[in-house]
Amino acid sequence: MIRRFRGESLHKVDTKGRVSVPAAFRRVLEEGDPDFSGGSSPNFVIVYGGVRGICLEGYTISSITKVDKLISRLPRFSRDREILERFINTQSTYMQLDETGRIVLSTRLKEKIGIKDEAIFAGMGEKFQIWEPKNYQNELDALDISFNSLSEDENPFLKLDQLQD
Amino acid sequence: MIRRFRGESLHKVDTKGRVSVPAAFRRVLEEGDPDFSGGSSPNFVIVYGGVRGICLEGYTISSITKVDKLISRLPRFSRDREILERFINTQSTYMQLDETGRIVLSTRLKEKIGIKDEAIFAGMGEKFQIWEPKNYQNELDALDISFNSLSEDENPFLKLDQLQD
DNA sequence: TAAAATTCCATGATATCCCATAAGATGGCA
DNA sequence: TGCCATCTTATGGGATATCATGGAATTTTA
Repeated sequence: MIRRFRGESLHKVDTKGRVSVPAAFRRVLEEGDPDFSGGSSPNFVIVYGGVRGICLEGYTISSITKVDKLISRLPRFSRDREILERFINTQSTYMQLDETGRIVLSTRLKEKIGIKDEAIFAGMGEKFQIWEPKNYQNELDALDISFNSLSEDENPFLKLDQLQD
Repeated sequence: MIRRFRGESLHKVDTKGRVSVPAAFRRVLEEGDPDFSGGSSPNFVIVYGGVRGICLEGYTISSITKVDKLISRLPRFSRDREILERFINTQSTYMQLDETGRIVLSTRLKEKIGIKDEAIFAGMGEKFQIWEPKNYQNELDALDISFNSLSEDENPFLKLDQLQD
């Protein structure tokens, strides 16, 4: 089975910026790090630029590597490549879980998304997000509203089945 | 894991031109220097000609070697090759980290990019850039603007998925 | 030999490591 | 099927190492 990031949970952020990553997410990060072996702690990548920039996004090594490889196919000095590298490489950072399953969010990262002493982790399949709780609730509300205003043929659930595999 | 240049950070440039290279970048430079062995300090290359003009670009030995090899494939006396060699070979210089992880930017290099007493390091995957902070911010803003004005099918993120794996 | 560059030493701030504990979850077993 | 032993998880605190930075001392070079 290929495990994906699923579920949401709330965690304390202590004075040093340490937060526990949900145990279920840790399993996914371990599977997604080619260098992981029992005993060690998995590496992964946090992207903070985000096109919208109000949450952090965590990627396994193998999924971010896929993206990096695609970018590397673009001509070395092209503007497109420059833009993508600016978002994906510049605005990201390697992270490693500690032995107790935590990471530390630097002051800068906390400021980026307005986190104080609590953070919400949200599974998003190939990636997960870290939100400041109030912002997260707002996001959910906004989603609800825009979803309810969609016409039948704009409904993404319905569009899903029209994609062929 | 193949480590890439990721993240951005601000550093002081002292009166002698010394700047700390971000610790995370040092690891990449070490891995990218075939002659590096614990105890020594890695060599690398700074290109200042600037295809993009206003910043310096740092390459590991192994990544600049890749570029050099690509250039060598062009016909020996072609104009293209001449131009590229001018940018990549003429307008570049070897650098070595000191034991505390710093490099010194000569007056000439500082002038090239308008640096006074602070510099921003930005990871770009296979290379990193050094910017004067204000110029860097302008670059980000310009990027944002041009990004937002793109039509759906010009969006480089969407183009990514159209490349087949 | 004065200016510039390099080496060596010093230090506060930050990040990392190591140990500790309480609350849940899990599983076995009578 | 209720209870206990054990493991995992989430969290905290203190000790230690690394990082970024500054200044003095020494060497180089023009």
